[in-house]
Amino acid sequence: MAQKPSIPKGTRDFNPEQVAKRHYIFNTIKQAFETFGFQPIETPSFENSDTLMGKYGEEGDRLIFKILNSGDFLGKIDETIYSEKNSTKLTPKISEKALRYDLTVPFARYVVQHQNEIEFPFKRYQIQPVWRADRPQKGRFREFYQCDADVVGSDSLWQEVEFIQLYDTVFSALKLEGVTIKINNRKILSGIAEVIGAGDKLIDFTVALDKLDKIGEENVKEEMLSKGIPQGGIDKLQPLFSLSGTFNEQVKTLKNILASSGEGIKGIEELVFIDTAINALGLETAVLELDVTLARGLNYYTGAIFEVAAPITVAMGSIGGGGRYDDLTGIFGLKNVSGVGISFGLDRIYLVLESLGLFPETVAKSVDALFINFGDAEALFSLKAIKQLRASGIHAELYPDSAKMKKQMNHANKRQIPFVILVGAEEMQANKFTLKNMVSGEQSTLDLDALINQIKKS
RNA sequence: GUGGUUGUAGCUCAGUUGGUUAGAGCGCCUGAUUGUGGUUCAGGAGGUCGUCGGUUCGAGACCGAUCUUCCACCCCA
Repeated sequence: MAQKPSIPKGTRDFNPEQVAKRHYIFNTIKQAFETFGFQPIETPSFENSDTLMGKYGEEGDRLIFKILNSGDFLGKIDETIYSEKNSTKLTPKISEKALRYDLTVPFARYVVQHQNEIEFPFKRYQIQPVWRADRPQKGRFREFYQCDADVVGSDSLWQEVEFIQLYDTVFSALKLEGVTIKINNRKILSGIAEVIGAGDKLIDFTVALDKLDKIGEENVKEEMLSKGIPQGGIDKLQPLFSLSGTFNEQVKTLKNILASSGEGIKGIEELVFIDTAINALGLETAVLELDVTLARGLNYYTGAIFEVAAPITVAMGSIGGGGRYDDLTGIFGLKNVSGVGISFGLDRIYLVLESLGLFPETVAKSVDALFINFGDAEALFSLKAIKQLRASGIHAELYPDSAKMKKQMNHANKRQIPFVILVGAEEMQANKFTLKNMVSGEQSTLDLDALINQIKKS
């Protein structure tokens, strides 16, 4: 015997029930995407390394799964490079392909590559797995699904408004209440950085600011100081740390801080536009919240930044994120095409729904009716009936072996099949079917039409 | 990538300062019941204690490595 088989760290098998639940989420998201006018595309699970490397920052490069070249990939390596043992230098020589890290960069590549076939603005959605060589934790896997919807080729802020509605639509359809859609704007962040004299340290500044609710004001200030942001600038941030209140109150404070920054003011205007529109349109269950500390996400966001927080009752990281990126396709040579999009983290949404018990009971149903097998003659007779049941949309099957009754009944019970149909010699003779309701235990003998009606009725 | 944590039957877990043949509940299989599952009763199967190595007369327990789980960083869905 070989050793016990296993799967790689951070990956999972899914049993039928789990797949049913995942499909429930997929289908809900997919339906919402389509009613909002998005069209699906798919891209390869692996791309050329050039396409991915360098797009997610240094940290991102580390987390990209590289695919080893085929053949004698070491034989062709220059001796000096090989003997240096420098992984960063050697990697591109032995790996020219990599698993996709997200869906946005492959989409940007797709847009550039197919720019002449695409009718802009192009609204696409994409539901596919992505891979990250991260250390797994709860809600953090090395293989997981992203469900992305993006629009390219339109600067309009109405897109942002629609994406907020899309989030609201999906989470309402999933009956997941208490979701918070946090919004911020990169222009505000870079405006603040400019005002405090850290214009060249935008990333360090935002990364530190993003940790406010986690590590506290003092630690944030400390981190900023250590990154070389002047004390005088940090003092100017004071009103930011105590920022609270409604959307409008926060906006008022921000206007004071950003009075001297044209870009910052522009960011505020964008936020106000979006908030005003959402207020006029209304949201079903989600809440839109301004969060100036929201800076997470990819470095390429240029305007709006979104992040969706699960209800506070469940300890889970963000279950979605997105934003506006004015120059995404620029890295692939196509200038002046603006994009904006959002992503749903399927695997985390699953965990949230599971912990709140929000999956409908019906998702895991297998078949409606199982025919007990009494022997070849009865089986053939049953299959004729099964053909009719299936034609009328009933999920029906025959137990394949004429095993003991107890075994067959037990099988139906364990699979939670609601109806069992018994056709023995007597029934065959009378052209009738004995229908047993496995929940109530009730039994009745019916002809085929009555049988179909009875099952369909339930 | 850094630091910590976890692993015993299919599942959830006991297992004393290192000491005979490693236990329980649930689940599973068989029978009571050859055309009736879920309840009940009787019986049964199932573990090289994550893996490899070390210490010891003796290791599930101690030490090391490795894999895995979860957690905190980093980062992120």
